[in-house]
Amino acid sequence: MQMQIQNAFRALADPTRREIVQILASGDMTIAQLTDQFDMTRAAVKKHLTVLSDGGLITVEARGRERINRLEPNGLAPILDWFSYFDQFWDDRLNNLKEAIERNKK
Amino acid sequence: MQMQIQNAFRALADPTRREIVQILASGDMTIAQLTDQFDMTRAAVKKHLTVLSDGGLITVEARGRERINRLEPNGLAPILDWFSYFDQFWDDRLNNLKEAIERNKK
DNA sequence: TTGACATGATACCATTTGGTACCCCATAAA
DNA sequence: TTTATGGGGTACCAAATGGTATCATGTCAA
Repeated sequence: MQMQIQNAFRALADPTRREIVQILASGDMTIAQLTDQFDMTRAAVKKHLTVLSDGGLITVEARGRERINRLEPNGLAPILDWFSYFDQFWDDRLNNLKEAIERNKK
Repeated sequence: MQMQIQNAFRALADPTRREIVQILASGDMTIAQLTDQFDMTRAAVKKHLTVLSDGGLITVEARGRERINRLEPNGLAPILDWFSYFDQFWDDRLNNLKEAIERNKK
């Protein structure tokens, strides 16, 4: 639904949450592990994780007494879909990104 | 600087501002014209435009007593650059989008 | 069982945010 | 010169936001 787009954009609007996303890109982490990376309480990190989850950007897997936070690959889809509305404005850049990725694959 | 990314993401976090961006994609508009498209005061629209300008997503050109608001094509660049960090997660997505664009070009 | 650890949940607080109302200035039009 | 229109700027307000502190719960280990 449309709310998903709003939640996704809102989730990425905060610098701490964007950093969490970047950290999780390099590997799954528990809440405690993530908290070690920031200068704030576990409760604050947990709130950010809830917002990220609402935005569909991460998934959480219960594992014993731990909660494994994992980046959701398809979470960026709604945002990219929204951007696709502006093809005529960022075609060139999109093509450049695509080419860079192609080079990386070789 | 890094602040530009934050301002850009923040600008897109609000649904009204995303709608303004979409409207401006179809043509430049004055503040009064934009206000006609929404159920809010001119002052509120003006605030949104200021945020969009801070985010580098639009430019404003003074023209007589009017202010022409124009979508800035390169404004999305910082956001796309940030996304490029997650190549491994949205490679497929990007490919699909690229293919769709290729089809449209034919 | 007992204790330590990982998390959940809530109350509370300061700041930011989205919005209105209001007044002022510049400019176009009569 | 009036008069109307487009916009800037500020004060103010309610709600959302980001954070802490605190307490409760479940689970692993000795």
